[in-house]
Amino acid sequence: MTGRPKNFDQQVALQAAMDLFWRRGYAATSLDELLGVMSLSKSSFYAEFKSKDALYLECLKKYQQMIVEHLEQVCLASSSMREFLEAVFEEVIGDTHSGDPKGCLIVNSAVEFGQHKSQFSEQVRCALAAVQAAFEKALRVGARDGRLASADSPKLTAKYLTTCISGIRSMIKGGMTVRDAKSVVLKILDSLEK
Amino acid sequence: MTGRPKNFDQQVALQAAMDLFWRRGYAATSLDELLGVMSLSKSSFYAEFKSKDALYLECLKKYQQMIVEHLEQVCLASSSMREFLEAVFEEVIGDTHSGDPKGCLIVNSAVEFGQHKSQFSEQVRCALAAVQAAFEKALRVGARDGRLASADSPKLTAKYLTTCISGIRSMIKGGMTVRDAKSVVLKILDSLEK
DNA sequence: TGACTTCTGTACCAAACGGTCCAATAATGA
DNA sequence: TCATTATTGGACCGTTTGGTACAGAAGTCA
Repeated sequence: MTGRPKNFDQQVALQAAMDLFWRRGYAATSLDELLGVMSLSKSSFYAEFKSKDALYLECLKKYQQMIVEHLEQVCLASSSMREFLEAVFEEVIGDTHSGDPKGCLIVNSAVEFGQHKSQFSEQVRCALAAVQAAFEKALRVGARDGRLASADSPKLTAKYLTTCISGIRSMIKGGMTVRDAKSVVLKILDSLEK
Repeated sequence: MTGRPKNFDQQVALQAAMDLFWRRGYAATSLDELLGVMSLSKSSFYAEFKSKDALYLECLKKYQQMIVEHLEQVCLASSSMREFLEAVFEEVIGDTHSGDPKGCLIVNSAVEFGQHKSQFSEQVRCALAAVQAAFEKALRVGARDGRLASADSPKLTAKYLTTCISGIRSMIKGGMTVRDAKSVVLKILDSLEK
């Protein structure tokens, strides 16, 4: 009744695919490369994930979930708003240390598809909104605890933050140095504290 | 001795190609699509521009030159720093009005190629530096004229500005609304004035 | 006219693309 | 053992990819 069990972890394979898409983008990633990093045969691939498109959508969703959860986690682990934001930006900057920075999968997708690839761009808008909401939530918690002094509403600050992070991630992908990134981050942090 | 003259303008064709790359990205743009918008036969194309890669490089260079010149022009036409920056950001936001925002070709390229496509990413770094330098120059002029009151150095402010613009352009490509974009822009402008 | 150059269109190329299908094999539970 | 389910790998599909080669028409100048 049960048959032979799968000998691959669907989530592990998904993660591997996500990493590759993350680095190379959708169009520049071939199916063969995907099969390679996923350690899957073509047949198994199409049995599990139905197409390259469907797989990419799954990766986007997984990434969104991953990043939102992670954000909440970092927020809880921080004892001040500044500490939270510094931790977040430190991870962003950490992307420079690899020779080939990955950026943010959501931003990468936003740039790659724009608004003309309906199925993907909708998911991108959703993901961007989710991340922004996560920041907003963190900011509200921070405000309640008196850990943040900002004249702006959490909503606006969250929009501003996601925009800045999207910018830095893109600049780093474009070759910005660690030094420069750090100085800009400081400027951003300062711009938040009135 | 002279032979039949070309009946296409190289710069016009280049501009058309640039527009397409700008919207769709490098990988997602096929040669046939390019030939279409350039109104060129395959043979003429390869005679004039030697390959898709070479053409893209030319487009990047043209874009860089275009944007730097434009920036200088807007700077000269502005009577205050705030006016200059408002004009710049207004153009950025104007990108939302088309159904399919194009973003910034340099940022798009930065995100698409990262640091692993050597020939392109070098040109991208160069272009980013050029834009940043253009902003820095404008800021220095502004500072000399007393048109800008900022505690930060022009260099840092220029880095910050290019990062912010890169962020907004990406967010707009990802579906950010005009309203949201405007509010973030205001926040950015305010963060510059002390 | 004739030399020269560029034009257009088409045929062709090998390679890669995403995707389907199938046969043989292997692991499980009943 | 037997049915069931997953495994693998390769054959195969039509399409598209970027790029080349060539032939003939057309415009320009001496």
